[in-house]
Amino acid sequence: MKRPTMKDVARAAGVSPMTVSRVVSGEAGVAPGTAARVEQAVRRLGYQGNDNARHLRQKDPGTATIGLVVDDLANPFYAFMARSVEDEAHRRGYVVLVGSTNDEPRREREVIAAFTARQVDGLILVPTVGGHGFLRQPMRAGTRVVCVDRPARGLAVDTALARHGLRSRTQARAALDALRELPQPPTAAFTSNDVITLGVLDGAGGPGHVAVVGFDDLPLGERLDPPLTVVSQDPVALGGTAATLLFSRIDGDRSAPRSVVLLTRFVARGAGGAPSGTPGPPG
Amino acid sequence: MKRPTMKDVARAAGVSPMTVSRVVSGEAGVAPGTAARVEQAVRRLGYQGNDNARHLRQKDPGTATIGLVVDDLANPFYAFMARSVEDEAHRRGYVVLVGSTNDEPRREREVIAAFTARQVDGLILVPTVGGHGFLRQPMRAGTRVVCVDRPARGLAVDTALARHGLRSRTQARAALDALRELPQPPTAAFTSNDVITLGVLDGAGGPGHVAVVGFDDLPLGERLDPPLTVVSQDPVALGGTAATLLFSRIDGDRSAPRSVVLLTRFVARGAGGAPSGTPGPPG
DNA sequence: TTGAAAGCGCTAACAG
DNA sequence: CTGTTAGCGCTTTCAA
Repeated sequence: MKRPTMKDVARAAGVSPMTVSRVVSGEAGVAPGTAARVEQAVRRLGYQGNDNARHLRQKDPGTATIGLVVDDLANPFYAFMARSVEDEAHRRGYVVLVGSTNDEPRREREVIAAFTARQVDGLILVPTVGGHGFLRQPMRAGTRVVCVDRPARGLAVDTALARHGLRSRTQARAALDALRELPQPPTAAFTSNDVITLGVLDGAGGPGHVAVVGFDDLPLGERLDPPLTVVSQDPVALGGTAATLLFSRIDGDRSAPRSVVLLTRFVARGAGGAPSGTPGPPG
Repeated sequence: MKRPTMKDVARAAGVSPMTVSRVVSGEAGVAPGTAARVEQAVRRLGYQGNDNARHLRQKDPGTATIGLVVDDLANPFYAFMARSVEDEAHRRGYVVLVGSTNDEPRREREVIAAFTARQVDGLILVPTVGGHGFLRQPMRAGTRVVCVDRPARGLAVDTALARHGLRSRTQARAALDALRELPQPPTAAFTSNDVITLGVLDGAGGPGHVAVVGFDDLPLGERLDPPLTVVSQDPVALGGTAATLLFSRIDGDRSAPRSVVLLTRFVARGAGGAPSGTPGPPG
């Protein structure tokens, strides 16, 4: 049983495909009687239009599809961001393709290539560490792109104590354990996302207790014992802002590239922190 | 600057579009010299094929796109599930459209309609409470569907104390507060997902302390004070299983509808619970 | 080894 | 008001 096409509906209603097209796209200028017959045939056959074919032909460009490419969809930070992007997209009648890069430039390229091959109108991208020259071509061809800076950017004051590229709670704990073996072990840890924070919390206790400051905002942060001090980002605002920027581009905004900085809150919950709710620039 | 098409590449390489098609799809039987000229033109113009057009014509059916429809992408449970589905899809060269229903039948229908209009090959769906007759047509037309039961299903032994349809932490807390005003207030609460668990935890303390058992598995559950007893589902296994089932259908499996039940773990962390790690059927 | 013709499902542009 | 023709970007089929 194949999907019925416009031609099938046309035959069933005794009209031309063009008339069916007019009826299903709600164009004026079809005789009420004809329209009724078409609509009945549509219902009887369960016809649904093929948007891919439609967008292929339609002069008005665009596929009403955007792509969202993040490090890891399972990370609550990006999950909230994704939900926020999706809400804005849904409001405008767009659908969202999602992909995780795992912070691997190769997977990032694969995902983006698959998206642009499907003619997405725009891309919201949390870039990996790799280069992004491959974006130039789709952008020249009309794909709008909004990059979302990683939570940790602007922040890095590299020292011998910094560790990057940890991918899991287990790895984070191992890294902390190693740091604590050093002759001058750290007395505090600053972590840049929730997953890493969890791993560090696992290993922070015991003799020579390590204080922890996290960067995202664990929904449970306040319930931890002791409470966790965090620099809080708002993924919902981030996603909403990115989507709004992207859609303004898709809608025709051709102004110069813009850089938008969202404020961050320092939420001191443990001892010795700054007053709660102090706003400040990220980093 | 428009997206270059096969015709543009053909002109640039001095061949017919058909030859370009053969080269880019890696068909044998093109003279090495010709292929080289085509490949150079492809690079020079930054040509990338249009998968929508390709899938429209190609005899081999399918768009290598699946849809994932959940209650709320921001819910960690579904976020993990989504990541798991996406991983399996990526492994097979598929991309994933995502949508949240908010448990609203109307939004569910809109999202699914948008997905099927784009000719998704399959759908993984966490159904809302509404009816699903509208699925019959796309299914007859070849769209494969895998439904994932809501975490709470099979469970409901409705009593005057049960509350359903809570959408947020705040609502959950309000509901608990109201329950505690009853002449016979509950002494324990069972919650069906992490967001609701949080809200209930907010209001569980104070005089007449309410014990809490959650259904999902908060990543931080073990660090709470006191530790939270949970019935733990594994969203990664759930997503992986759903994806595997879906792809077996897409790959041609036409056996009778199947129902797969995943085991659940009861993780007793507070006082008075069962031993940790006891396996049992969900519900 | 290459190309021409036809057509996927749909709509723009023009008839009538 | 309705239909015809052409063609979006691509691939199938067949011929050269």
